[in-house]
Amino acid sequence: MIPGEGTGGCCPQYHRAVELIGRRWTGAIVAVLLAEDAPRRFSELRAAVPGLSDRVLSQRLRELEVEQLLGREVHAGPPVRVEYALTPKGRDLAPVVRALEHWGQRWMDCGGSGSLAVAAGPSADDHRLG
Amino acid sequence: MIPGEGTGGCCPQYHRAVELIGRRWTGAIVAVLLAEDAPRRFSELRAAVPGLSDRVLSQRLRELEVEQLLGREVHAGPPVRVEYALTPKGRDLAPVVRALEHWGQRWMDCGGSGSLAVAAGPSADDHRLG
DNA sequence: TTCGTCGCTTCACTTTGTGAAGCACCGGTA
DNA sequence: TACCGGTGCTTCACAAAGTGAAGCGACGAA
Repeated sequence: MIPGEGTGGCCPQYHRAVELIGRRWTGAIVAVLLAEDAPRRFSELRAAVPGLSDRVLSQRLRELEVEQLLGREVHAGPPVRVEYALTPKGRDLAPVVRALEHWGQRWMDCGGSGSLAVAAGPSADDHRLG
Repeated sequence: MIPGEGTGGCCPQYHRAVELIGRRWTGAIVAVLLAEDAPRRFSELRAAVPGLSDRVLSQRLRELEVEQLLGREVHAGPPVRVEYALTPKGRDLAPVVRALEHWGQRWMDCGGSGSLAVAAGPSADDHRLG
């Protein structure tokens, strides 16, 4: 199905965007490519995003290439290398990634336990309806 | 598995954040709740997000409640009503959602075709590696 | 009685993601 | 010669997540 195919409360562009970069691992891949804003090879990306499988990495790279968030460049040495780099469209996701990083650092429990549901807010004590 | 359980290129908080709000439909639900910043009922959310099924809506609401992004309030009338509203933690996602909305409006093809891969950039013509 | 609304839950089915292995190519080592 | 490791993927069988449709108990309206 195609989500966002109706006008219901949120604009379809936002919906398309969140369904695109919200796909599993896509946010992590984009963040790694944004980190230094340098081209990355397949194995570098795989190494930089721990739980990511080869299959999904190649799938995501193809999706992002189709959506023109990144470009693929093949360097024919004798050891052929493939590099992926963000396009301007992809690079323009930097504010989104930074905002989400900021939110994560502010609200996600980071130091000790790896578990969830830990109140870690800065002005905590009113985590209720308001 | 738990993604982000290694330090590999991106901070685990960001990873947790993107995997949380990047879950399917979650971004749309949060955006609707942010839209007016008013409590919403189950059926309102369902109506506001077209393709979303009841099952996933209730699942997402529970996840977001567990993560303390929203609170659930039961109003016992004779017609019992359940309202969901963002907590401060959830409301603090507003910059993220706004940034992504902005990106979507800038880069996502919106007017005519519903298809993808349409160059629609503002300073378009250099969608390549740079 | 029958109908509809409320907030869900349950069902069978499809799509998506998983770890592990494999593949064609290359250069180095033994 | 055979083997080894690294490159960028692809393929496989299986598990998890998402799908549309139906159902559920409580209630009010016709």
